Amino acid sequence: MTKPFENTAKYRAIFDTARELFWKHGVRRVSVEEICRNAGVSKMTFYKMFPNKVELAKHIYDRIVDVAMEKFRALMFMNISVDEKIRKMIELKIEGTHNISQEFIQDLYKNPDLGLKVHVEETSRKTWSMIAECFREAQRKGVFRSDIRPEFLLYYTEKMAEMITDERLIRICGSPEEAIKELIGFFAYGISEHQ
Amino acid sequence: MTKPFENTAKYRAIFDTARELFWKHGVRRVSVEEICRNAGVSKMTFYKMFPNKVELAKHIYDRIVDVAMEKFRALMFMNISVDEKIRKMIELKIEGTHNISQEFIQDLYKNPDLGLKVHVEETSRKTWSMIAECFREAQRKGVFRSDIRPEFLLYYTEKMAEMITDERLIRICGSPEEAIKELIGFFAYGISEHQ
DNA sequence: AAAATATTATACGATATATGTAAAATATAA
DNA sequence: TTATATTTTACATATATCGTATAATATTTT
Repeated sequence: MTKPFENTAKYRAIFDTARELFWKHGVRRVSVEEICRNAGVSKMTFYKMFPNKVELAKHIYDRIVDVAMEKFRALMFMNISVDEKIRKMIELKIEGTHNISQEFIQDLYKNPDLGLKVHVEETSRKTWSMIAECFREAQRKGVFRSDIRPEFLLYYTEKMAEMITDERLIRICGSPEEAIKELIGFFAYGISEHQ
Repeated sequence: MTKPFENTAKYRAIFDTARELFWKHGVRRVSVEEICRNAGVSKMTFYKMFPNKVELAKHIYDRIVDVAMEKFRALMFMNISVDEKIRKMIELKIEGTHNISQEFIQDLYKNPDLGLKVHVEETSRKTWSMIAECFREAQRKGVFRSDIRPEFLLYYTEKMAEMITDERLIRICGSPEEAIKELIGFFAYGISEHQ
């Protein structure tokens, strides 16, 4: 699966340049030639390494997901308190939403013909079940209360990440820090195996 | 000069949508049809109101400059202390740099064929001399020391705005607030008519 | 309601830009 | 030098964008 050129400077140049441009403007607005120009690479080497723009976008997307997944998995096996684990989980969720730009997502849904949509949906399904499995593992270990559906937990962490950036909640709690503390406390005491 | 449709909702919709899109992606990446779609206006009404995309961009640019200029002019005639005046001047300068996006500027210089470059340069020249005139006025009134060239003042305020956002200076001064105070104090005592 | 006006949808030819490939020229490494 | 990798240039093809014309549809005015 690993191509011989995956560790070359040019490969990384294309990858990084494209990620930056896709991030800012989405896939549609960015041309292959533009990527090459900014990466200091000829169009031919681009096509030697990637079949086309969309495949590159998929590749970049997958890498972002991979890194996020690895972080999540590591977190779940970390030996820290439930409170701490939840805090980091939410942080990760927020970081994740910042890592995939609005422009990127918009291209996904407004331009489904790019073929990115199917790919992202597929990945999401896999990711989703992988996270759920991590939750189940934590339940088996007695870290999380066992009579909660992992899917619900997943949904809930997402909502938490949303809430934390909500101006209204911050006003209610006085400051973002207080809001986080409040939410985590609430979440932890509702979820953790109470002794 | 004022067109009959300049106060209509559709006009404003086009204007606002285009400004937002140009702001994010520059002029080149945004198409007329995209502007229309997002503004909820047909292409024909667009072309009824604006001859083409570039003219719209010029128009938007001019408006931004106009507003900034008006704010500056008002500031110069405000009855506040020299310190306060300088602080607000710098704030205005910073706000101004935030008001014209990097993407917009890049299109200006990387795509000179759009014809925007000449226009911006022309406007800059006018703006520049207008600000210089304001400085001269302040000198006549005895608010600013009279043996300083207005062009130098202009250059200096720009440098100040730069310095304030410089991480290095902030570290030196301890905090952004301290940095601002330090700079303004320095600027004021070097420039104000000492009694 | 009818007439006048404004707005939209659609279609269109004309350009402009983007894509992916081929072949020749140049640089780099063995 | 020979072999390999990379770039340059050019190209055919496809797609996107532009600006306009026209007919259909809303909206206002009379």
